[in-house]
Amino acid sequence: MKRTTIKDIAAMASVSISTVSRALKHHPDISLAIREKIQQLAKEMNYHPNMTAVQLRKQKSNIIGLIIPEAHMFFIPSVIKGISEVIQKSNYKLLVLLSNDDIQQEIDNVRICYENGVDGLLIALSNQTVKLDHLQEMKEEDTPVVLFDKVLDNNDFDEIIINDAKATQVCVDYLIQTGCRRIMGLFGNKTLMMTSKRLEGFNELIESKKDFHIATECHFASNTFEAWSQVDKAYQSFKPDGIFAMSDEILAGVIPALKQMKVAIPDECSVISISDGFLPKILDPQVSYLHHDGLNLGKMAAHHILQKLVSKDTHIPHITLMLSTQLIINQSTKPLP
Amino acid sequence: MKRTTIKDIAAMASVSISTVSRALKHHPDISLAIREKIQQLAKEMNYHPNMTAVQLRKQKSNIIGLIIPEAHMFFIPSVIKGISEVIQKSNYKLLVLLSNDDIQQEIDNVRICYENGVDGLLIALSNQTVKLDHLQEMKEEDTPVVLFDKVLDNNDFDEIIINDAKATQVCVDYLIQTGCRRIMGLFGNKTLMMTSKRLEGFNELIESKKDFHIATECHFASNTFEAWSQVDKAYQSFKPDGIFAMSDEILAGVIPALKQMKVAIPDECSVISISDGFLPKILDPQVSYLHHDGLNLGKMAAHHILQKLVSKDTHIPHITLMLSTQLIINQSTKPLP
DNA sequence: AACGTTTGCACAAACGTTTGCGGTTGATAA
DNA sequence: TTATCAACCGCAAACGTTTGTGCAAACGTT
Repeated sequence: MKRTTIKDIAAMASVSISTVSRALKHHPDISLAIREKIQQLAKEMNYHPNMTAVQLRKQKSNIIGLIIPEAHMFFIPSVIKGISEVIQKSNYKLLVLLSNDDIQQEIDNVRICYENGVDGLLIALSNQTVKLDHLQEMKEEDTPVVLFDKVLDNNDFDEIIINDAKATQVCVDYLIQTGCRRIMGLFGNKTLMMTSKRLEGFNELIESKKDFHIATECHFASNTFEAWSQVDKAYQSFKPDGIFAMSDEILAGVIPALKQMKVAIPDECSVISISDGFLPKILDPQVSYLHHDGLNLGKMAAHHILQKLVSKDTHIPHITLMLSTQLIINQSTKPLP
Repeated sequence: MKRTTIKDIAAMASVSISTVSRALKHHPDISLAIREKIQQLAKEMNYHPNMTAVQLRKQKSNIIGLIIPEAHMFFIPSVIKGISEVIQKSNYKLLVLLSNDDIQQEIDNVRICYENGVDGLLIALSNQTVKLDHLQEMKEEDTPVVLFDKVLDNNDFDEIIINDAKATQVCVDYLIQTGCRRIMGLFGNKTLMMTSKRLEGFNELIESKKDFHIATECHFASNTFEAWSQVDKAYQSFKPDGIFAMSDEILAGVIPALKQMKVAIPDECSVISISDGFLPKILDPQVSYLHHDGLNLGKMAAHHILQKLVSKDTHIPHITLMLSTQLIINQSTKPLP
């Protein structure tokens, strides 16, 4: 069965299609009588607009592109939820593309968004991405682009992130304050800017606290199980008394590793993490963490892009929005002296 | 800057737009000379097709709608990954809508998919959904619809699921075989068909094993922390020696609850779960589970809908695809005698 | 009664493609 | 020479909307 179009209604009501179009959106040019008749008819005939045609005519899709490097269980779901929540409320739709941490796929995805006429683009970069040429095209057409979570330094796009260095320092500082002197930093994929920022923060803090003579060792793991084995190895040589996990994915490897080796947490080794907040609650013991709120980040990113969508004041210089965070202390660390 | 269209190229090359259109897709009607010239020109002018126009003209969007009840960290990410993987490879795109377990939002989402001319629809139902009238419209236009994970009984849509009753029985049977005689069943949201199927399976098995005189108690929890407190309560009265958790989300509450009460696993109480497989590995002790593979489910669902998309043999009666599963034994249960 | 002003609707172009058909070449065969 | 036939390309309609403009009738004003 073919869908009914505005044209069918027009024929049925013996009016022109323009009249139907206007009547359906309560245009005052059309008499009340006809307006109601057409509305009625539209219902009866089960009419629903063809958005593709509307898009073409209006040159606007009400679609936001969302490109993420991967769909895994940490952080991303919260972000998607946050984004989706505000996007859907605002009558926009989400075209979701995964780039699988592959630069070529990311480029392709941007192209797909472009070709499908998205009104805006939200993107978390792949860990292979080192420049943003593929986003210029969007920019040149004044399609708002907002980077979130996984970003790059020195670009001229808006970005929503946290202060990575500071977040790390808050965590590590807490370890130091509670007596840790042999601290292991466990980070994510080396190629991520997020990783280097957090690593920098780590080193900076250690440097500033050199009076405490902290011994450190930093490692990188690109997934939970790599983190797990890194902890295993570190425990056979370095023997940390405190571990900083840069993310949930890392944390998920740290705790099981320690438990398997029967290391007492926090007595023999404290653990602290940057986290979305769920995992720390279900691990044993519950983990202290700096709360990096994915839901909120998603909402912020969405709000921001919607705002850019309405205020087409083309050239406000780009803005970097730093989300606030909060330190939550649980049993995986000792109390402050 | 305006995007270059086929028309611009036509003007530039002094040919008609139809020639450009054909040249760009290597149509043999166009001489090689012109074809190459136009391809070249298209590159130089940075031409990219306007998919909206193509959609309108071809009456095909290459978009698959994906509607899910919620974006949380369990199961869904794997499914999305699986779906996305095969969808993207096949040159389709994913319009993702969340219904937040709200029937009205689900209906709205289906409408959005319809209006945007998706070529197919993948949907996991909200827990409020009790009938599928809102999907009929799609069906009547021969738009393939595939239900997955969260489905309904007695419908005439294709569905990709696991054998819930059987899966449950495998788990519970293992508990019984390893000596458990006081078994607590902890299930998800009562309104889900998945829940009732698993509950049925549970009861059926217990009934069939009545010679063993198994004491049981079943509870329902709609999230991790409800599950947690259910276990707390149960342990003050029923005192199970085996717990079956119907999902990762439930399991995430069970283990911490037991650990907090210092219950020895599996000595005092065994734990088994239906799971996607990640969580059981990072909990302490590692949990035995029936592997319900989200990634695979996603792939299957996507493959199936793509296949329906090509073979437009309209009326094959609907099919229910049961995914295979596998029991993985870890330390949260005792070994078989 | 002549004029301007609303009111209410239809016409047609436009958005960027695809595609059936028809027409113009030049070459080949009869 | 004429008929035949590829080879090659353009015309125009179509997909379903939105929207600027035009036009007729009805109304109100002197």
